[in-house]
Amino acid sequence: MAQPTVDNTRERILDQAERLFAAKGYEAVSIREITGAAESNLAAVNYHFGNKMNLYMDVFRERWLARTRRIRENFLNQLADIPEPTVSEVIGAMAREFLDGPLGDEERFRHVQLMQRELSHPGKALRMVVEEVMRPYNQQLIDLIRPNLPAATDEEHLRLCIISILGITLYFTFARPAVSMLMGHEYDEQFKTMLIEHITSFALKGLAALKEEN
Amino acid sequence: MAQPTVDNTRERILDQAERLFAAKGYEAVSIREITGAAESNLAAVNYHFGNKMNLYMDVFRERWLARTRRIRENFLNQLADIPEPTVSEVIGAMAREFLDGPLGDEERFRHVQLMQRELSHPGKALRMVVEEVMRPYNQQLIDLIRPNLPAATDEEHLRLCIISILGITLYFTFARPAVSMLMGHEYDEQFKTMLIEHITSFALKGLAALKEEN
DNA sequence: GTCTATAGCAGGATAGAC
DNA sequence: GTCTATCCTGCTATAGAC
Repeated sequence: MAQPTVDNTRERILDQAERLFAAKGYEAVSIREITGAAESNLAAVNYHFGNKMNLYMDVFRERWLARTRRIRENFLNQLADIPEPTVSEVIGAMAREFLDGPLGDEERFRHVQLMQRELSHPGKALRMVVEEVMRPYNQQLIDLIRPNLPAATDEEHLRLCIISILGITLYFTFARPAVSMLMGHEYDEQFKTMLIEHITSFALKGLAALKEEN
Repeated sequence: MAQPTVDNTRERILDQAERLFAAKGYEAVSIREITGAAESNLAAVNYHFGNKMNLYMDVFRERWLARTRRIRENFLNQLADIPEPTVSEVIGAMAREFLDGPLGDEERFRHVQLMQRELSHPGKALRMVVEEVMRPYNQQLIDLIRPNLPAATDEEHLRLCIISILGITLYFTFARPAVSMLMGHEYDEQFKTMLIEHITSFALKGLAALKEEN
């Protein structure tokens, strides 16, 4: 049987590259390790991607970016049934997305770690992460929340709040090993549910500070 | 003049190593780059530290750990004059410590980046960071804040709040490049003051959620 | 498109003179 | 304690057979 064989090697390499880059960082991973894990030939990376940095960027362009779209769609689907979502519902949906969403646990962790590396240690993909993903996502959250806030709410403070809420959520994701040690919990279903509730109520109150300023 | 010459080379290497590890990460920095910046000989690292990983750990043990002590002392000094500090004063002092404290701007950034790398990508220093620094610091914040909360406040929720508050503060520090892009501000004095106020009021309200649960 | 083979170089580590 | 010189491993990248 002739397989419909679309460039399977390329895909396998992208998969393993993403996994390893997320886990160890760009410099700590060798092409040999990637092609080994992908069960392909050492030379395949250069054939398909030209060089290592290009592979890294293609991981962002073809995998990471596509996944943010899936996450965003799912987030919007959660809210689609609700005509006028409350702030609590919006924040809750967002937190669930990052801590217990439709992605597998490993995939979600990988996704945030990859992003995290660019945020804290700017590389070639930072501009893409910020301009194509974070800015529009933040704006979307603002648009969803705004109707529930006083019309005079200061735009700049609101943006700081959104960044803070995302910051907490990301923090509970990528600092998972440290949080686990501090709290004495694995990230099982029970603990994740607790985290989502915590983030939602904490952030809801934090946003309330905006109301009192005006 | 005979200098009192304590092992100057060793200190210079530690300095440069810390700077470079924080900026680029362990794997991305070579011994050659470190000794070059420290204007010492290539072999000096192996002579003084044995190997590269040992140098990395000594950076944590001798520099990073010592700095956390300084930060903690300064934090306590800020509160020393106040007999019964309010939650707002405690959080404010903490946020100021990380965003605009007594350390130089570069040193503070370096400090948090180094920590951040271990939190998100566990290495050999994670246990030390968590057990010797984060856990006691968190506990100290709890002890300071507790008197202002209802006696029945759930310990676990309180700890989640503290982690969240520190998480936001760290996030605004290490994700500085991304935050700058999103907000369109450099981290000048004005912006830092704004951030400190934001964190304080946001966290204060978040903590208030605890009061209502009981 | 996949493989082997290898060029060419940078890295960590060490031996041994001073 | 500092330096030079060097070993050896492991890396990226590429050439060229299949």
